[in-house]
Amino acid sequence: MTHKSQATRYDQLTPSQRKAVFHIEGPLLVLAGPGSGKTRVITHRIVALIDSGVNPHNICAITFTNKAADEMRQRANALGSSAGAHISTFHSLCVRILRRYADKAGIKPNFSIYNDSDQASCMKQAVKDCELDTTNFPPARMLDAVSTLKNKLIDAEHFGSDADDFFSKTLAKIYIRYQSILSEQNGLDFDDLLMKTAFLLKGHSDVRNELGERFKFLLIDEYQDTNHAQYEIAKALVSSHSNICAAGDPDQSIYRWRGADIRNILNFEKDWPDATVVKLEENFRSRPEILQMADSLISLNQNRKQKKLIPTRPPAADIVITEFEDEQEEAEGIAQKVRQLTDPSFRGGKLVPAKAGGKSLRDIAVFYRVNSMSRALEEAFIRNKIPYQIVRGTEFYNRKEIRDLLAYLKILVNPSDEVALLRIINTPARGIGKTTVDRVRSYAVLNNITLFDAFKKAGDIESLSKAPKAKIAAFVEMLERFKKDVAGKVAPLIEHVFTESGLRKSIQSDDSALENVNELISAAAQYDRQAEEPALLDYLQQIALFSDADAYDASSDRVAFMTLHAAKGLEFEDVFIAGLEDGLLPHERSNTDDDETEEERRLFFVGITRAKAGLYISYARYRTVRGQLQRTIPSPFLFELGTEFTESDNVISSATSVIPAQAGIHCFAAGELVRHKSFGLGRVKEFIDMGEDSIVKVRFNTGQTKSIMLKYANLSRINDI
DNA sequence: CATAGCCGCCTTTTT
DNA sequence: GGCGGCTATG
Repeated sequence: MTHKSQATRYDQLTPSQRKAVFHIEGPLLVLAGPGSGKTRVITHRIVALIDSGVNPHNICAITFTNKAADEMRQRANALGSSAGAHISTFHSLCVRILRRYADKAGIKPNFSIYNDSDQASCMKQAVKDCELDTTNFPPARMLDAVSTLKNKLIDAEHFGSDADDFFSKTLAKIYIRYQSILSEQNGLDFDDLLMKTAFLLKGHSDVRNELGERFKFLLIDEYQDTNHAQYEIAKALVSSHSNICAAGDPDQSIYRWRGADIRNILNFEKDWPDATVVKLEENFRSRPEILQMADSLISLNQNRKQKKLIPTRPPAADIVITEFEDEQEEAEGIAQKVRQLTDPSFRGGKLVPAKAGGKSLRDIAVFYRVNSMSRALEEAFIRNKIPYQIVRGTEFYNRKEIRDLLAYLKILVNPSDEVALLRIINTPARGIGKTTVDRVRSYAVLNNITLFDAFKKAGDIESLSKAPKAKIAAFVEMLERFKKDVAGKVAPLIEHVFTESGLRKSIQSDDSALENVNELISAAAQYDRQAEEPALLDYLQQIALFSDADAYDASSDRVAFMTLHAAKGLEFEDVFIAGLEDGLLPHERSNTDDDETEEERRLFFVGITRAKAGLYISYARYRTVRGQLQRTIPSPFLFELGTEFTESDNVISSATSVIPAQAGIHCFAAGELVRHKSFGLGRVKEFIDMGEDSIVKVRFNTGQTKSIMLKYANLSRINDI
């Protein structure tokens, strides 16, 4: 094996990066801005720990997504070798811990992991069991409330005993029932994985010590997005040695709605008073114009620690803000701009090309606030024959045919999984209808056995007639046959179940469904090759934790479409951010308080700082929302990008895209007196003619000089009044 | 018991 | 605009 000398390996690190890498013992906080090489630092740190004699087996690194874990593993191996180090997400780590200490955690190791639609069906049942109306207690809301409680490590019993008002008392009842439904089925939801692990560690000092021995060094990336449960788990894991290294950026905290608590990172130094703090403020990614814009935006957040964005690259950014008529035109405009960037022979389009094309599609991404916005983009890219990928991993596993097939597999591993059983009992149709299922169900309740056991004993159920009994017997027999083949590789088993269950036959005329199943089988084969010891249980628990961002394939030469949330941690040469409209970004549903608005601002900040050189922000005057064409209002964030640019030449630097001026927008000459709605009277210093995107530099009587985009500013000539 | 068709409900972001 | 669930019908 070739081994790079340590000197060359660490040579390229800046002094602060080196400090973060080589500061070995004790608590360490890496406060890292975007593009500062944070992940690289963590990776180097893993290698440095190993170089200094730490056994890789004693290192645990936690990343935000599985994808990030894979990449970190690969990079660490490229630098030296990290074989044996545990690198995974919080959730995957919890699955491993819970499987290992299942009895102490009060669960069975073959648990099913319930995703949100599984959770929804359990919650619905819970609300019904409590004899409550699902209109007054919508399952989705209840799930939200329960999730919040779990993330705060408040279990059903404690919440119930503290509840004093009607709503809390009712919620407590629902929470308790929901938890018992889950445990009857040996199922854990995403939040349970964290909560159960946190409680396990809290209640068992032996487990804590054992894991403290195992993981002598803990590294956590994206620490700003950890929730309370994760925080407690981290604290417990390092309680015996305090070798915790947390890295993150408070300005990139975008998961508050999911329980992420920004205080975890802000209070790190209080939690570990002897912590070393390393700031990484240099940015190696973006052109300075982009950083200036990002900084101007994020500076408006009140609840924030001041941090610099120090550019290291020379200026040469291409920044454009464009208005489009509607989302179709926006998508078309983006597609054409992509052609300009990538195809040297392309000269068409509404936008004037910045420079000759020739860039790779893989270096370009389009971000948006909500998934539904991908549709118009897809259509435009198909029209323009531009290859793209939609980064949405969970979508695949949510397809009906995939979920049906996986439900068969889940039953084999965990027969108590009622959600899975009910899904497949009559899929494909085998004559076991609702009436039959209800009868078996009452039998199960009456005899206090699982639904699956009741099906096994269907012969004894008096309310069932001969025909359904025979059909049930055939179904149970089929599952028993499958069970014999459970051990070993997963892909052949899936193939077998697909055929024998009758699923293949039932979807044989649906090409896309068949294709999806084939994809599932090849992905499973991939798992079989990679896993040390392929096992169905492990496979199912792994794919349950598959995330949207995990679907991103950096190696394929296609433009990536993704939500702003999924963009975290990535970087691209050219970035498009679509739909900068009030109500979309910031989203209308996050307008209840200032904290939420600040989070939306951070989300935009994350999007902007993904761009290395090209940043194309756009909005549409009209957008179809839920089938309704609506007039839009430009996002207030658009006004926040340039206000700090008063002394620079342009708000829009190197802007090459010019939209034809709209009727009604007129030119201003230097020296003219103008009035602005909020800034009052001023005198025009300069007019930068960019058609509809024209900018007026005005020195106001307040003494401030502002660059204002004409189309946003309600600017009037003083003699017009 | 299966199927089609209709109605009403939700609809931000996701491990 | 999309899906789950309910109902009417075969």
